[in-house]
Amino acid sequence: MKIPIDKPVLVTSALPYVNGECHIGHLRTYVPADIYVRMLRKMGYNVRFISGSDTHGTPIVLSAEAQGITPEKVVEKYHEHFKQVFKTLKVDFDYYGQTDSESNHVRTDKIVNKLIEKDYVYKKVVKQAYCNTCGRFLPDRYVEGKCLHCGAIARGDECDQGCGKHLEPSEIIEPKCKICGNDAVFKEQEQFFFALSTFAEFLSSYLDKLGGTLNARNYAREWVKKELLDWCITRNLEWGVKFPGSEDLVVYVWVDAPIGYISFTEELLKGNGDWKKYWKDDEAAIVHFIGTDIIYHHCIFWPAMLKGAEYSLPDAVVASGMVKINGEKFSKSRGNVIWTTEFLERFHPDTLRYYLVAQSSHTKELDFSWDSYSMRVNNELVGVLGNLVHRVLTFARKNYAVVPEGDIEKEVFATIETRRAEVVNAVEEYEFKKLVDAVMALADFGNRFFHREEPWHLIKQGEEGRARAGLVIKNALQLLKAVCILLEPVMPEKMEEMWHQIGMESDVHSVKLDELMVPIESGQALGKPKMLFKRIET
RNA sequence: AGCGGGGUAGGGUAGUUAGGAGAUCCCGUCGGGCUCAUAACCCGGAGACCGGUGGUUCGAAUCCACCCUCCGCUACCA
Repeated sequence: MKIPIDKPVLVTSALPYVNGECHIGHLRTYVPADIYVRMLRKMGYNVRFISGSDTHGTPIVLSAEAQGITPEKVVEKYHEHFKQVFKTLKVDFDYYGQTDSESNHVRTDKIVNKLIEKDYVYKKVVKQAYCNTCGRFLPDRYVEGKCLHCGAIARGDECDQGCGKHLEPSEIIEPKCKICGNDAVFKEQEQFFFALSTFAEFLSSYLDKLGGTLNARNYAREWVKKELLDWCITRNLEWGVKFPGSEDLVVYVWVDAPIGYISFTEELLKGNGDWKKYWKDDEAAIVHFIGTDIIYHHCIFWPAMLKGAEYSLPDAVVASGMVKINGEKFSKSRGNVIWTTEFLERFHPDTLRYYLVAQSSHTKELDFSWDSYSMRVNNELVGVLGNLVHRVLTFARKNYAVVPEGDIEKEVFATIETRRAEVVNAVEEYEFKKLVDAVMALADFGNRFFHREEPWHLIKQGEEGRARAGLVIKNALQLLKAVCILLEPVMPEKMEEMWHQIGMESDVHSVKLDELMVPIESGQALGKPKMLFKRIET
């Protein structure tokens, strides 16, 4: 999606649910979002980048009980953990909030009230599992029993091990509480529903215009084509945002979580009303980065809610594929998981950022393996990129110490221009693999250029040869400069290092794409070549 | 069961939206080169009936039909 250059952009990244540590699956969303933002800024856009911790819901309450602490404590612990991870990984949010903030309570209350006022919310009595031992109502996933149809063990609202039929919760026989293992009973209970079904037509035309990745639209369309069911938006919990006018109900976590996008914008722009440009007046482009697992919530539920409460709608939803490990699904219980902090204790964050986008295209599933990771690092980062920087700099330092005299060849500028166009194109398509492939092709060209021109021979051929070798070096340095600018969004730390090695003094993070065509200055002192990437020995 | 996404050389992967020359790239493999460089880098070769069958077309990996096969999803789970 091409956004007009003068339009402000709000990029959001899905809210991590803070009841556990960050694993590399999470990063498939945050890292590309950060790359996207950095690249948009290089292209000249005015961008705000926000996210925050999703703090409510039953799992956090249970987690707190299990640890004998308050939900606040659980939230605080993992909230800080995620902030730290993002800092280390250079996922650089303008604002990272959390959904239990005062402003999110207020904003949620306003939105829900608006929905009530406009008659999109109604009361209904439902049968719900209740555990006498725990003394609480049980969400579907915490109820287990036998399937009405085939007698197999059924969980929640589905007979997942037997006939696969969808079950009404009350159709489960001999329900048990999964938390304590004791018998549960079904009780009648008054809940509130959001009339999602009335938005079917709106959603259908909305999805036709929605930007972002195809997987998000297609998946959402399927739901709209089928029958949309109204959504129960209240829960019997203490922890959460109180449902207006009720003492014992909170809103369902998927109501107040996305509203966080709005309240974080408010918090970022502190009270001056500027948030309305983004969420009320349609003056900005809103781009959501999410994982494919929450497409439903972002492409169906969320737009309907915004529409109902009269807010601006997202312009694009970018959904990344899930991460697998060695061909297997992520599973904390089976230990098939890679924790981000453990990974970062051993390897540089930039190599992980690179791998996550280089390994597979954004919407497809990414199968992590240590083999493919070390192969990419060794062959591409060390062999192609690191080696190019090192060979050019070593040669240049030894023979010139500064950037030599000479003009940039047409061929070099033309190649840079071609790759720049590919990169911009990739950004607009949300294809981050194409982005790194294009830049690496530029580095590849650098190696071929350097080899073809043989400066190590030229340098031995008198004054004229020395001048020609200098020209080659200057051109090679120009290519390095270009690679550096284009790859900074992917590997911000390493490219900053490289930037200084080639003698640049400006801030590579804020340098714009226009700099690509500015010749590197002759006479500029070159830094000491230091290996950018280390080989991974396997 | 329905729906969604895949099946392309030994492994991985691009290309399929808008059908066109010898089907991309990486690893591995074989041969050669270079020696500035982190045993890196450069050049060349071998290796694919693009899951199957049938169809549309001057022309299909790309479009259509049917089939085989793998994976995921089906609402409160990144």
